[in-house]
Amino acid sequence: MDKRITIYDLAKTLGVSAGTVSRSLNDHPSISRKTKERVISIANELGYKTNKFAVNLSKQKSNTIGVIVPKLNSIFMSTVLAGIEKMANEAGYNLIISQSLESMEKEKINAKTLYDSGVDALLVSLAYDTTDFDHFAYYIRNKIPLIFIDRVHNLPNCSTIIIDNKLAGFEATEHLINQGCKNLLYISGDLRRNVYSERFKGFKEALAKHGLPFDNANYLESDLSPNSVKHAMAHIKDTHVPFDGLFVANDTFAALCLKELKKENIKIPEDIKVIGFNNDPISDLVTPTLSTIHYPGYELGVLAGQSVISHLNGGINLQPTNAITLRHSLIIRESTLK
Amino acid sequence: MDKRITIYDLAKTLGVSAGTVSRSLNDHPSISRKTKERVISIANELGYKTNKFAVNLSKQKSNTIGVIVPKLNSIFMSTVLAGIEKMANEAGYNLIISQSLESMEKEKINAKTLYDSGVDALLVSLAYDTTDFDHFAYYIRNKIPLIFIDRVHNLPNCSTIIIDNKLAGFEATEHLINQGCKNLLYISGDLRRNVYSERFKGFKEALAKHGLPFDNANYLESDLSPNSVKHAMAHIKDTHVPFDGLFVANDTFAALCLKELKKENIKIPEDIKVIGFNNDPISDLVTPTLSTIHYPGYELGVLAGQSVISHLNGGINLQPTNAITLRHSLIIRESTLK
DNA sequence: TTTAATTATGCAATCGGTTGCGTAATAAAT
DNA sequence: ATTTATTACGCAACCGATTGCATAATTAAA
Repeated sequence: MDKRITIYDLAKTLGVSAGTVSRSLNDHPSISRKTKERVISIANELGYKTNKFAVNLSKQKSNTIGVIVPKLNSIFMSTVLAGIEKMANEAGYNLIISQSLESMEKEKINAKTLYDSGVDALLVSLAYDTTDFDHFAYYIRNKIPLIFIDRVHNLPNCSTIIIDNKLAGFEATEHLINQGCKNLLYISGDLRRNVYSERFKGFKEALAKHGLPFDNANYLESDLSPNSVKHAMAHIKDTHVPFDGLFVANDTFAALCLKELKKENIKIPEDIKVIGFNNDPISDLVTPTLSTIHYPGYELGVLAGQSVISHLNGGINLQPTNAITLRHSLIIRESTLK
Repeated sequence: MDKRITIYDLAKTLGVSAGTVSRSLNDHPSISRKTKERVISIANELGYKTNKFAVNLSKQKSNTIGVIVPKLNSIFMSTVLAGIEKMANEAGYNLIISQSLESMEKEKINAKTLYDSGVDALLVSLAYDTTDFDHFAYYIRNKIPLIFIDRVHNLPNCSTIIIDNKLAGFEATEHLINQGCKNLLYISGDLRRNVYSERFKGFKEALAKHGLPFDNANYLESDLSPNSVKHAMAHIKDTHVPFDGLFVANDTFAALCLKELKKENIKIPEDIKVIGFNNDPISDLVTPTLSTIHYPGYELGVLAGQSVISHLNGGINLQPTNAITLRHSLIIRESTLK
């Protein structure tokens, strides 16, 4: 009763071969219009559904794209994913999404699982602590498109999609300086991740350009989790020369800092000016509103989606060094007013 | 060279049949320990990887779970997804995630696509405007587990996982009343969605219990998008009897309202007390901090994942009316202080 | 040692499409 | 009307597992 209709069923009722049915359904040129129409009409009538499992086996591809992100529940990442999903969906691809939870071990397992389940391509934003990249070797060896997003690593034949984090870091820092800050603190994530190290470079370059000294006190590495805010506060208070400018590696952590600073009766922006990163919705809702760097997450996702799909379809677009850089922008709000 | 090793290759080099190899790899009882070990060791040596496509075709199942959510880029939904993903991943299932973008049409397409690609189960949180449910008929007819999350609908043989929105709405409202509010406004989403209509019921019940009148002015339907804040403000200002308490259907919109109200020089909580919903991170970062209802999104996801997996594994747990209700809690912050 | 009971393996069909190659059917050219 | 192109379709191998059933190998019982 509920048995699925196959091309063989169609072939039998039409008195043609299964091959003809298959080709008709796929609009193959070597089938006459008349036959195609007969096949299609019968297929509709009988409620034929193509069995993807069989197609997959036969074609050795799954029509799915794998994604590994550090965490799903971050507004930035979920925005990126929304962009990817939109493109994938429009192109008829399914998205298998997994999270590394910022652990290289889990990232490895996910990479393997996705490989085994036969994804046609893989999009990755690296975990916090990923140091080696052997788990991507299968993909490269088997020419499965591999694209890094945001938190990237330079591997041969892999595209990367990023913003110019160094420049963004430079601009954020220079903005603080232009607003009169003399002693800045960059609160960073793990420097092994390009996004943080690049921003750090920009930070230092801006200091250098404006003749401001840099020493270790001007840099604080953090895991950017809510629990770490108190470490950051301790660092800020313990430093001999008081900071008057804060460049924080993401808006959420910046917002947390803002809250703590206010608790300590430190005035923003009068005493300390603060700039975040990402332009998360939160940055416009806190008090004072938070200056930040707009990071176009959705566009990033869209571009990543488009890129991977053009890889898959065209096979073109496989330039050896293929790095796409999106435009960021500085957003000035209350937290850095003079 | 790069050709994949199949069970036939293993069979040939071992001098046994493919069936034996298959059974060995799956630890089938009718194979001797010795043979199993030989097979497994050769498999490792040759770098054998099972071809999921073949397994899927043979077993007619995909080891994937489909998910349709309204939007990926909401902190609540991505938190739910994080919970689902964790459970699915631990159980060896892949997650195919798609978003309806709050449109029933896209929800239908997604449901069909996921069905066609052979997901073993489907988790759904309904789009804003979904009114009919035919697109889930395949699933029910073919006994593919279908579970609704958060934004649910009662379909035969489908589980739902929710919180008690009516009670939560009641508690939020009663809290406002206890803090001295006399003229409340409930800013709601579309009442066709259970979450909003249930909260509305709770709202009205609390008013009734405390002898407060209710008329249409006490209720405002909104799409809860940032653009709609001005409508809400207009409603608040145009009403003859000024409101002194606001119950807003989610924290993000509540935060937006907070900001606008402050712009209008309305004091929170002195003039108007505000309570949100969800306990998004943002609710603790705005000024004043926002009272809200804690909605355990991650736990919801975990439970949804567990539930679907136990359906798939045990086949048990298929009670006809299977509604899981999670515990919520009232979180009192500054925005509703006396 | 022979027979019966167990245990281990092989055979071959099956899952449902795709596709290269060969040929029949039709159309065009001579 | 015959030959040559073209077009339309069929055949059958193939993708890589799984699995019911038959049989061979081994062990236990008689």
